[in-house]
Amino acid sequence: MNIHSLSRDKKLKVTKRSNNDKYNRILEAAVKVFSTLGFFQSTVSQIAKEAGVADGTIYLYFKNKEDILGNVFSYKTKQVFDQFREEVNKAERAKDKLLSLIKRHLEEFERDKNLANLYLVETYQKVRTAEDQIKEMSKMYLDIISEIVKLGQNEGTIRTDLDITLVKRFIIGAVHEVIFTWVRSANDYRLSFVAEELVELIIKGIGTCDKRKK
Amino acid sequence: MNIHSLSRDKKLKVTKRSNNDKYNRILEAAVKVFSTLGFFQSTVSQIAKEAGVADGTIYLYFKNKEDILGNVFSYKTKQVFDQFREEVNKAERAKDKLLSLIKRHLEEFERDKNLANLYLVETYQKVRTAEDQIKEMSKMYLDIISEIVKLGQNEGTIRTDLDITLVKRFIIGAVHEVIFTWVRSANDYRLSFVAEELVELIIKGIGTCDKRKK
Amino acid sequence: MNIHSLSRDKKLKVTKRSNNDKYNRILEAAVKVFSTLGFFQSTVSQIAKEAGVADGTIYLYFKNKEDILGNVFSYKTKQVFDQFREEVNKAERAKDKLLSLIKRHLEEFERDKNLANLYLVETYQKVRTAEDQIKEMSKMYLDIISEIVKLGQNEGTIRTDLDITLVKRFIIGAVHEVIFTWVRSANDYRLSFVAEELVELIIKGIGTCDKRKK
Amino acid sequence: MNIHSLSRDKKLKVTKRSNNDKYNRILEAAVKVFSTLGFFQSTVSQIAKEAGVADGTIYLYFKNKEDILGNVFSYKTKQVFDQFREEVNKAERAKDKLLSLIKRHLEEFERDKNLANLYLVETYQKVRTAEDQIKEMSKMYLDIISEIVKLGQNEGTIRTDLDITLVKRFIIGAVHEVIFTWVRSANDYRLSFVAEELVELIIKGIGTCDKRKK
DNA sequence: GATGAATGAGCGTTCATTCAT
DNA sequence: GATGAATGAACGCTCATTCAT
Repeated sequence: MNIHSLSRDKKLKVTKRSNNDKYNRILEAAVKVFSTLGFFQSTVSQIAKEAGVADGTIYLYFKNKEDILGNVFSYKTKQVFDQFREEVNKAERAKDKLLSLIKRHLEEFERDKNLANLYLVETYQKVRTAEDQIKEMSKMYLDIISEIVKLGQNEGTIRTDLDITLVKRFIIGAVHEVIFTWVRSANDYRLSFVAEELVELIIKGIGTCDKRKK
Repeated sequence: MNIHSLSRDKKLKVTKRSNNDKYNRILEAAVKVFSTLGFFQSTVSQIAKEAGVADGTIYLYFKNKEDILGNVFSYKTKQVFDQFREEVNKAERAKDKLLSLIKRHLEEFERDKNLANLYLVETYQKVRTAEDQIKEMSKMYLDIISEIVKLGQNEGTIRTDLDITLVKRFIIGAVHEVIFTWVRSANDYRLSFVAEELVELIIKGIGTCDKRKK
Repeated sequence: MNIHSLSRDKKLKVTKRSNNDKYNRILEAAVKVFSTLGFFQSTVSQIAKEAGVADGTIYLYFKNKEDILGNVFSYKTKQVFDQFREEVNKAERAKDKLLSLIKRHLEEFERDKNLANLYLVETYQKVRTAEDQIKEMSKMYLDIISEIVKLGQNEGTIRTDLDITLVKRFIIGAVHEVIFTWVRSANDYRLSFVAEELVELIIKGIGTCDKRKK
Repeated sequence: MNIHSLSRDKKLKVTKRSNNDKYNRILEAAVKVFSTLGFFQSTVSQIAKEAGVADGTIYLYFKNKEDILGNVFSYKTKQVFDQFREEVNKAERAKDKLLSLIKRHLEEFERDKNLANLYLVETYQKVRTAEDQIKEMSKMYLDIISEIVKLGQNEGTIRTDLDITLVKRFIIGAVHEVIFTWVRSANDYRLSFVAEELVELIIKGIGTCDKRKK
């Protein structure tokens, strides 16, 4: 269980339960603050206040401001992503696996809107530490999709004339945008309820039956 | 043809030919710098240096740092988006219109990678000025998609059992992600060449023919 | 006893003994720098250096540059003015009260030449924060004079055919100018020693006994 | 007739009537702007706009910003002060001379409120160029008072037991404060009408007849 | 002479980070 | 470990002054 892997290099300063609690409070606060203001407009002081600790305390648990963001991704967000694989394994058929993946994805992000927002915002940002973490998670996600697509092709349920790379972007893009819209909206609908229709769109497309006669 | 509409309110200090050139040089420099570092990590000084002008000169053309970004969108990016509608009008059938739209979109962003990057980065950012501009452009884009979908439904080429809002997100998300991947890649392939396959995916989905028997 | 009342609104960040010292050091430094260069030509850096603190430290105790000046008046200068009333109360007769007031005024300003200078300079300046503070103190001073004059009129020692407003200006103007001259001079004489002669001038005027025969 | 004596050192750039007009327009504009905002908060651009000339034009007539202020005093304000002596000469007796002086002083400053304000503000400021000019004018004024007092002493109308330096400050301070009050008020009364009562105060003081029995 | 666009030094202010307590 | 006052580098922005036209 890797806790603050980034700040570890220097000294493993924090090990006790009670401190772990403080570590988590800071992380939670950071998610909230970062997601509201964005990384650059957020202040270490704000995070400290939100977490109920002194400014200086932050630096006992994190190397610097960037490291906080890094830990949010390597620890908090990663937890979420790690579950995706398990979830996918439970299903048998490609389509069901895809549905499981997306549904779980939407459910998790629905559960923590701040984290969802932060993930999206920072995905497109230029903060070195976070970038690497995100790339890693993104890659994991894309790999799962790859496997599902290949499985579907073997099943005969997914077309074989596809550029896998494109398909991956096609799916992940649609999912991201659906989440993004929800995050920036009034949230008066259940994000996860969209999963089925979205998967259907991905599988069938928007065209009608007779489209291939064209 | 309205140039630098945002900075005009206060005093239209600079209007002569030669100056328009300087206005554009700053804008171009800003696209480059902002897209490389992001808005908050970019420095007015960097933009000035990149544009080959003094720091103070920036403020003859723009109200402040945010205004530069605002102008990039209201002037430079908007130009691009304005062409989309024309392009779409040229085609007759829904599918062709969609192809035109996306192809043109990819072509334009391929032409100016920095602008493409900046657009994506700032779409997910929290910079007030830019946010409003982007929402406006985004809305225009979504409206075009709406029209295309409705046309297709009338033609009988697009399914009528669709949640239009979801479809719009589905399409725009896929396009964005494809562009994003290209921007962050080595760019050793032609972005616009992906258009046809992407549109096919959107229309037909990833499933095989017999999928509806399921 | 309210210390630094102005900067308190936001956050009372600093309250401990040791810090109060720093607050006062900055205030003292500000009086010196402001009085030497005037508000606008003074630099926050100069004040910081004079106080022996870092630039940023200033902002732990004051909201901004103007707030420093505001505090000089609301705290430091006000202390001085507050004593005037007490002093006046000790005397019985109008003339003695006037002498007490002016003597104390000169003594206090003689004690801190920088503060005296600053008060005079900023009285005629346009710095919002200071303006209000000064008006308040000025009003208090004028009120005291009013009371003294009325008392004298009841005693029969002060003429009743006077425009009180004019009298107030007449007195305060004379006092200010006397102080101003001393401040800008080599200070080789005792300012407070002038008090008696000045009061005599105010009471008797410059004319000779037989003047009213004219 | 010394025009812009300060900027003359470099090159006597301006000599034609038409330019003299421009010189005056700038001076007039400067009085207005400086008196409203104070020297340091005024902008050369503001003065140029107020005068209806280009920013650069200012520097054809004045060496720099300070020089504008210097010229306001050496040329415009000096004109006013020069008349005082003539005015005083017309009267015979000391008291009448004093009345003439103060009345004319109030009349002139009443005529140009901006100039009055500027004079007072800058008297207490630290702008080198202006300081010297003002000292010069101030000295002239004080000399006139000296002469009047001595004359009065010879006439037997003014007390001989006076410290002349103090008397001068006593008079000039009262006059300044009366003007200052008017400048900062709504100006709904005639400043010059105060002259007689003020002179009476200076001569007789605020005490009653029987005061010397005390 | 007149213009006003261009310059860049200089200042107020913020905030990540440190360190004495 | 925890604190939060202190630090000072860095940045956005202003404006007096210059100079090509």
